Amino acid sequence: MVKYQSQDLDAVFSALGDPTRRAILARLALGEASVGDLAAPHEMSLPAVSKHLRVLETAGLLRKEKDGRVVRCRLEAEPLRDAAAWIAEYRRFWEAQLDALAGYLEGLDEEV
Amino acid sequence: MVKYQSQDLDAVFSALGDPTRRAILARLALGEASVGDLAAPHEMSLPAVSKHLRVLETAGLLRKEKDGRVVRCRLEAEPLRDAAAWIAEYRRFWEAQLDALAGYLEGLDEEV
DNA sequence: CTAATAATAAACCAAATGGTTAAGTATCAA
DNA sequence: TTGATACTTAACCATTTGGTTTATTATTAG
Repeated sequence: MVKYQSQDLDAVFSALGDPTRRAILARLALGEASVGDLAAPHEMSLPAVSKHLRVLETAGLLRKEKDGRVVRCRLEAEPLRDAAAWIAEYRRFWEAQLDALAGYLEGLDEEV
Repeated sequence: MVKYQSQDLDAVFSALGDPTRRAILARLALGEASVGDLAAPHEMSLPAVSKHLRVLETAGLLRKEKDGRVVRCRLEAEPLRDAAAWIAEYRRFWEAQLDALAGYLEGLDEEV
């Protein structure tokens, strides 16, 4: 059983709470990239991006590998599993709401 | 199609990045609760909890309903759907890692 | 009406966050 | 060896966050 540590979820969810970092992860989902590659699309300084990478790394979502003077970054999606598992606990609540909507729409049908 | 706004995900993921707020959501999953009920298990002042509730409310994860002088709070899980959907994009990455692990363990078996 | 209860608002504070620029460290190329 | 390239570190700054205590505002109970 995978028991997640509360502080891990803190780090993962917090890391995901920033659009720049989500964009970086999305880019990494397409494949490995250097720090420079990851920084390019963003209108901010390289150190700023470097900090975001550090946050992702600390959350366990990114792995760096130094290769000469370029640092290659890989997505490490495994921590997302616990995040997804946590969220999944609440699935029935939003599904219930969808069911209610379906019921409502069905009711409308009958009125036609 | 449910197209999620980046800023909504910001709010939802950020809201989930705090253990007190996740605990509150977990409590709400058990059923409606007043602000006082929600505050009780936490070693912090009522205003502090009130602020957390505000954050959850802003993220769309909580709905308040005033009933006399007590405010009843309900879980509103629907925004978690988009969060889960976002994370799901990365599922194959952690599954790949699990596959690799399985392969490795299989290899070990053969060596016995 | 008065007092207690439930919750929010306001004012404040320390620490964390997200950005900047400038300096420093490896590494590769000429 | 001398630059240029690819980053990271350091120092700084403004804003946000997460907490506090002290009012305030509604509402119910006596």
